[in-house]
Amino acid sequence: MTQESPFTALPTRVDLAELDRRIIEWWQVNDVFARSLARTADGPAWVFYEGPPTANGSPGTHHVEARVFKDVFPRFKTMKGYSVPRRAGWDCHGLPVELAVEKELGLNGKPDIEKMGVAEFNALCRESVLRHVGEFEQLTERMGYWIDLAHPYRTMSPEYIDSVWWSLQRIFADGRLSEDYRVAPYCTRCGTTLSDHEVAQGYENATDPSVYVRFPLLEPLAGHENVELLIWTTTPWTLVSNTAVAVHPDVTYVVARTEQGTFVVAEPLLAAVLGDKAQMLATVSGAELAGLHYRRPFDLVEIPDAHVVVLADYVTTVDGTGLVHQAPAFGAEDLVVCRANNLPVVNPVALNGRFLDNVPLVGGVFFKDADAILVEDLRRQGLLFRYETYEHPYPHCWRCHTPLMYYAQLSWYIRTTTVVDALQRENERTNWYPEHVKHGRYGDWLDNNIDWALSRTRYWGTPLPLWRCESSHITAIGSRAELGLLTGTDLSDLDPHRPYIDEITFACPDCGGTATRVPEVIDAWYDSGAMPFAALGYPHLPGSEEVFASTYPAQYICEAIDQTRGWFYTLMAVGTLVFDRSAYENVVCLGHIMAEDGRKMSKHLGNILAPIPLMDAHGADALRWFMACSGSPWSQRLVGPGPLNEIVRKILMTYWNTASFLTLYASHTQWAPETANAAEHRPILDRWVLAEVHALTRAVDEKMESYDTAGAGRLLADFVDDLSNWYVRRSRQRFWEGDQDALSTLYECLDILTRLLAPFVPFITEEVWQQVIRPGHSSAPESVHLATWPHADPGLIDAVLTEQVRTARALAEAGRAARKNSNIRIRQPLGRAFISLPAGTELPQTLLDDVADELNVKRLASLDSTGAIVDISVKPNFRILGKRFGKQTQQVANSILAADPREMVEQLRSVGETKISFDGAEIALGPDEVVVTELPRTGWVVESQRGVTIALDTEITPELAAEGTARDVVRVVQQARRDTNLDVADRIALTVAAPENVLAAVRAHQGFVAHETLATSVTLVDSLDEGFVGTVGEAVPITVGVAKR
RNA sequence: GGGCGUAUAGCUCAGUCGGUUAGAGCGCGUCCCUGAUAAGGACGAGGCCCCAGGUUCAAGUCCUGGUACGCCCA
Repeated sequence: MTQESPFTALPTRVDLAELDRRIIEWWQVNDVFARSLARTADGPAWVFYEGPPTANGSPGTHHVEARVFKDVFPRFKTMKGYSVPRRAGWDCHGLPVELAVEKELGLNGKPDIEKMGVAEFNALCRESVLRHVGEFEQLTERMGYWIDLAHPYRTMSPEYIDSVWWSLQRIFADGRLSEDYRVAPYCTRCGTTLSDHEVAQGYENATDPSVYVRFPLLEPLAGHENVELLIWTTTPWTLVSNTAVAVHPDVTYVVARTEQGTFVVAEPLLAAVLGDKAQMLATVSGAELAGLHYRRPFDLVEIPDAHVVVLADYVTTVDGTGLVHQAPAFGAEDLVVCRANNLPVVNPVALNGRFLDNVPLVGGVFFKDADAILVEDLRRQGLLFRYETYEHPYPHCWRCHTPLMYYAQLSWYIRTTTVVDALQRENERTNWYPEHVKHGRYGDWLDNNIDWALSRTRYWGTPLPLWRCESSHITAIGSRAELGLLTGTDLSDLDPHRPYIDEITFACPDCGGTATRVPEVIDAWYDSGAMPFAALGYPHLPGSEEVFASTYPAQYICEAIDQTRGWFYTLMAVGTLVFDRSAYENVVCLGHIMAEDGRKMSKHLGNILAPIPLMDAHGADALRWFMACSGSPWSQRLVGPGPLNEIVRKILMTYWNTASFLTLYASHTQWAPETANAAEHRPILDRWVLAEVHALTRAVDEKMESYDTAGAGRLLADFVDDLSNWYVRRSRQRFWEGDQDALSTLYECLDILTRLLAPFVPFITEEVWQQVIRPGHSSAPESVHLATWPHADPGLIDAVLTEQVRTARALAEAGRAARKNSNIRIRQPLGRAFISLPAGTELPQTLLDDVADELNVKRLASLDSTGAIVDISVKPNFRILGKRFGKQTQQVANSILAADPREMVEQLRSVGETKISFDGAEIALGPDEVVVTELPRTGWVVESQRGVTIALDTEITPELAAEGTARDVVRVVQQARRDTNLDVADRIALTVAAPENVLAAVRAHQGFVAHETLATSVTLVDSLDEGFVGTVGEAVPITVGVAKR
């Protein structure tokens, strides 16, 4: 045992964070990631796109989630032989970056930025992005996310911008990029529109008027004169620019008379608006109202060809009157409706939120302040039907708390509505995980697609590559080179950002007039949607066309659910607009990670979990396992130290200690994997665990191919438990004896298990690979991540054996329960036990021996052979009977319960079927159609579960008692050995001091005691001054001395 | 207001094709076992499988409607 072994015993304890750091360095030194890519470079391509994170702040624990999934599947596919290039990317542009810089500098909106200068501001934005990229890189490395960080794409690079321009030029050429009004929440003080995100954090309660206004019709309706439309609004100031009234085409409207007049309201709202006493004169559909003209309440601004009833599907009858006043400059839906009806967009409010000075009555008045003046005027005119106030949340500017105004400004749009059919077609051929997103959240979004408002009146973004001359000719530019041709200068060194790009002018190709760039930049989401080709500099950079052809579309992308309207959409939309094909085939859509208290992580709540400290506390593997395998990745999950500790203890440490166990014994014996018997000639337990590990391989592969990491994780965790707590535990003795088959079997299981676990937990598996697998096979790849994915050997999978061991373990479990009930400790041997198995099940003797050993029982025998009086019960097996008897199942079941069980069982056992009378006839039942249970009546300690029954004979003879005592003594000595920190192979001189009856028991089993404790001598004495104290039997104190030899 | 999702033990979650005694882990209590283990095992307490209808011989599971929570949108 002292000869050279290639194995060194692994420590049983391990500092996982320290292990992580060591492995990260080893990977770097040995260039393992690049070599893993090189290994499969010639394999079939499996393309993954990294969705670029916006580097506008420090990464949080939720960033780890998607990055785990972006790592696990590429690693899995790489092991399977696919070529999976992975390139990092950074989303550099956009409002979030600008806001972060504004905040750092204490700036307050656009005027401040203009004051400091766009050049300097954008330089700071660039600097901020690069700074935060560094933090993402640290996280990426720390968590073991393998992606090429050295050659990332950046959406702010000139080559990237060239590509984006090229694609926009194409979209423009297709007539799908044009300018139109857009209504957006706008802060009149800061002079800027706000993004949805900003609006969401700025809701404050406001008290607004709620007014019902009469709009007299200029023509009769359904034969009635002087009919008035009733509309409801909470923004009276928008009535100045009233352009139309919208009704729903399918809603029924009533013409009803009250003391106040004759009105039109939606039928469902009649009572709420006009009360119970209104007299119904007529009903008309919304469609019939269309085209009627009315007199508007304020004649303050010119609005030609308007003031007509139009149709709109968005009108509801939930509140108001079912007739909605339209002011297209101040409502997104109003704008859509009015444009569809070719109505003008008239805006009497200036950018500072005040009515234009030339407007009568409210000229120069702030829009909110105009409400009171206008309501008073309505009252004066007799048009105010009802006036109330109500409190509701209203969006305010998060910076300055000014109420926001929904406000129409000219904006550039991509006409995505013209390609909706193509988008839906592409969605149909996309595999979504989970599936419901496809026709749920995402499909719904496509069904309600609206044009993409592309432009932003901001600074730090890809400039919109459109130049407009004095005659309003638009020229779309596809690259800096092309721009250079028009200007006649070399622009290859131009930073294509504002403000430099704004200085470039050229002669309009149409008319020769001076063309200057439109001022806007584009939505940063377009940048990321252009990533599949822009990252390559396609089509400008040499070689980009070839690479693009082989990497488009991607097989796999993955982000969290919030990207349905973000990257998932922009990627598909840009791809479809430019190439008529979506950019991805399979998309995994993750739920959100929440703090342990179930709330969103936020600085405000103080429940932020920083990812790197979390990994330093539990190891990166634990966090990775949590993200990939805990709960359902599609639903939101709570992360915290609790679940991570559990993963470490139950999965990682159990796995680790199984590996440690192998090295412990492999290093103590002369063993090499090739010295074992072929698998089919090994003992049954070996064949069982090999069958399990190959079945596992097959099942895990299936789960992974369907993107089910949680399912794969459950299978892997179950196997880790089976391997450690059944195979190893039942095989201890053989390992101690250096059994070649046992060592080989465990080695083979660990080899496969390590490779199956590698994509999930790359650190600990690497360590096990280095310390356990490589020493056993000189030809093993240098890293587990250079190894191949295992494939299942169907010849080793054995469903019968799997079932037999399951039954044996059920017996052991029942036996332990019986032990517990009898209050007899397991160290106390018992003479015999009787068992009963489900019909048709037989166990090989070796498995029965295992059960006997596990339960410390001398002999197992069949329950039938006892001659004891056994109670037999027969129950219907509904699953089988239901299929056969359908509606009569219940009656057949009653007949079975009414029949004599003993007779049925005898028939089943002798002729394989039993007959019962049913409905006047006899029907035959097979063994699988009933469930038989037998229980001894008295005199035994019995336990019955999971279809098996075990009965213990609890008589303890003096011989059995002595043996039990001897085992207790062994137990005390083992504890003493451990307390003395003896090696498992150290020999000892043993001294035992105990009462005479205990000494007698030791004497009777001296060989056993010596063997078990590696004692080369055993001395029995009355008392001992120094030694380890323990108890045997019924709390009898003894003292033992162990001296190392 | 709309869309989507979720709802099972104190907590975190499984639950296959619908099958009649609904499981695991954690936590708590009492024990047991241990010559790898940060482990393992037994027992106990703890369940209106959110509610109401429906389909079915049979519903935690399928359908409809509601409630609560979450996300997205308005």
